[in-house]
Amino acid sequence: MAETKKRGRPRSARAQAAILKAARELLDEAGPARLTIEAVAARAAVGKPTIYRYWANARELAMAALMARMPDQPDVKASQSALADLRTHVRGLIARFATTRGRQTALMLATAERDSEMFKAFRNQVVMAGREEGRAILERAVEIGEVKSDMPLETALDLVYGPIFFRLLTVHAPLTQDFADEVVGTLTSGISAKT
Amino acid sequence: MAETKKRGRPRSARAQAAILKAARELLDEAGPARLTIEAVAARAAVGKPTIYRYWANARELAMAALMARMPDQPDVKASQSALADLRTHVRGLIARFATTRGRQTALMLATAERDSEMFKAFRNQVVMAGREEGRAILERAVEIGEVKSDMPLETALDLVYGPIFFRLLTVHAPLTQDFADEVVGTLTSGISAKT
DNA sequence: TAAATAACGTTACGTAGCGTTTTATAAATA
DNA sequence: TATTTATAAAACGCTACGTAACGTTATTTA
Repeated sequence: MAETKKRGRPRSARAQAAILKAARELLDEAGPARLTIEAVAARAAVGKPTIYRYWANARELAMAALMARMPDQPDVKASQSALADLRTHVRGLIARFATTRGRQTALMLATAERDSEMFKAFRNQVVMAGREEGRAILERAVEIGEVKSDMPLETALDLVYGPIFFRLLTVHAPLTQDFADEVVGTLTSGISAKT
Repeated sequence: MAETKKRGRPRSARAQAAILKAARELLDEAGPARLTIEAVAARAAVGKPTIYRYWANARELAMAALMARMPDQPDVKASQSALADLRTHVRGLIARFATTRGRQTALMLATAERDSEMFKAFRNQVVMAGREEGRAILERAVEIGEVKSDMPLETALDLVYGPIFFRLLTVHAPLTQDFADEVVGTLTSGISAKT
């Protein structure tokens, strides 16, 4: 709404698209460190002020480019076992994040201004959106009685997502599909020996 | 060993100490972004080349300063229940990391050159050292039969440490002592409803 | 059709910080 | 004393920042 037509020359959709394209390319070729406003402007054949009209600084632009690069995760179809669905979900998650882009994502999360709108948008779209699907799967698991009803949902979700990002950060061990199975398996049955 | 006395003017221990002190202060006052070589040199009343003699760039210096700031975690005394010890351990971990320094640590991990010696040293001292204690606790838990012997140890450790860093990164929920209890509790008993 | 408006690309600017080099001086050994 | 090394200070060239001014172009309004 608020359809008031603005006077004056409208913003060029072409320019914005060229900026984002150049940003994505630089992200792939050179990494976030070399995603400078000047490099983007040069590659996109666009003036620096035009970039600043859309984004406040290079990091916001990098986030926008990264968001555009993150494919939506395909929904997991509900099967008989919600826990099996969870495993499928985590496998997909790892497939998406065990990449250069995944590391760049973790980097963005760590370096962004924690209270900026951009940070929240980025976090919500790139990380928390997937987490919502995880939540839906776990809620269904409770419904069909596959999972305890007194499970602390938020914590359980962190137990699923945390290890992935931990390995992303520390690179102390590889982020493989087997790891997905182990995470879900361990979380499912617990580590206690008590029968 | 190798006691050959070096010729020439020896390196000034005072200068190095002043550099580290200034770096620590700037880290506290202004954050890692403002820890520039020039600012440190000015505050420490030291020439820039003197800093470069010890550290390759500002990030390495920041890591060194952060490492010096991270107190060693006090060992958890073994009690009757290794799982109770694990809870104590995680509580201590959260107490140490739910701080500005914790966030700065995550930031360093994310932004460092992944294969630099400094990164490995930092990761090992700041993150993995604590993890070794967690490993010892879990191994003991297996020994005394409190935990399944087929538990995948590395994964279980990631399930403990991952969620903490995840909340550090995404700040979607607070990092409280209660969270420590929930993490250990959920991991211990699992989420499966099967009795 | 003309005027007003706003985004455009270009150019230039001052600032910050980088990492390096130069200089003269200070502190140690041979 | 001569040599060697580290020091503080200063200046260097460089990259990138973010902003401002310019004339141009596209669009809406009168």
